[in-house]
Amino acid sequence: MNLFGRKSKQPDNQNRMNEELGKKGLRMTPQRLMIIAAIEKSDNHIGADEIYTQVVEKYPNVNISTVYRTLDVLEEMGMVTKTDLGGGRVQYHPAEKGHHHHLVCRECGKITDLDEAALSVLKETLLRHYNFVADLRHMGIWGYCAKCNRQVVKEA
Amino acid sequence: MNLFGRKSKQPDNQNRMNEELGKKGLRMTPQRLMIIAAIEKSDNHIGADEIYTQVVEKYPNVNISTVYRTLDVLEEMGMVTKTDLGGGRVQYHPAEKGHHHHLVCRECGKITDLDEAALSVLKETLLRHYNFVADLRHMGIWGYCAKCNRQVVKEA
DNA sequence: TTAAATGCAAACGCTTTGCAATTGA
DNA sequence: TCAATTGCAAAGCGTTTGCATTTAA
Repeated sequence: MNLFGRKSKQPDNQNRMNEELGKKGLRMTPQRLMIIAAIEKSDNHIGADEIYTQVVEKYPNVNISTVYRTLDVLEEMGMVTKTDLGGGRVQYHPAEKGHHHHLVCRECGKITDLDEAALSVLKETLLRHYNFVADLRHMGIWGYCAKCNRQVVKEA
Repeated sequence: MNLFGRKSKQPDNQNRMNEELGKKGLRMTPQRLMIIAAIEKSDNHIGADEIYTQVVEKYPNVNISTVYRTLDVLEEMGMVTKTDLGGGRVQYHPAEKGHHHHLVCRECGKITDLDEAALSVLKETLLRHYNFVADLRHMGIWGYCAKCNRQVVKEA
């Protein structure tokens, strides 16, 4: 899997990326390659800090600010999606993996993906009743996962 | 309306509050009174900064840290509810007003309350399909409100 | 009297920014 | 070549904390 929705390996991936960058007069750099690789490797979501940690291992002098700047570029180019789950948790996703939501466990922190379709009913309701166009690409639902909800007092 | 779900005015309000505080060996202070007043005055939600701004007007030397500390106490006592909407927006609510959700407009920032019942179907689905106990007391849904969604390109 | 609460200043964690040096096209 | 990109250090933001002082009970 790669950021452009193809199944090809490295070289093509890079070419495609160069293309996209070129369109905007932007450049490919080793840092960007590694950041993109980290996002692709992540299964659906990853935070800036995790990306940084991964990249630093192989490229010890990257700076966290480069990670943030690259993330901004990728988002602007539509290659990654950003989700603010609240509680200081911001996650990035390969765009080609489609939109999805997150069930975040308060207990163990685990994030489970939830297909977009699961919320289509809600989206319709909000539009009809409130005239509110919900952007359900960016949503986190907090609670307790299957593993943790046995040990926790449940209300609400 | 007051934090304890009664319709009485100031004096009783204070008495009741003293009681609650007393139970835990805590004290009533002018700062706490004003902070509580600000939350009650807010119609359903208010941020720490807004509380601070309001209180400073009448009590110029309060400190923002006192606001946060009081908010913690109130939350612990079950008098206010805290919701992290993401994007650095944390809102506090008088607890007696019941649980509700928030439709947050990306364009104008407006927050619309949404009744808890509106999401009960979703909650059921998540429990059945994912064994996930969703805490829908704390949720923000981002998108575009009725006023703004006319001027904005809509996808998803 | 005395523990709780406050103001202040400093630190926090995450993110952003200014700038001079570096580097890809 | 030369603008885009980087690393670095500093700042920004909302929030938290340590501590000496004040204050409610």
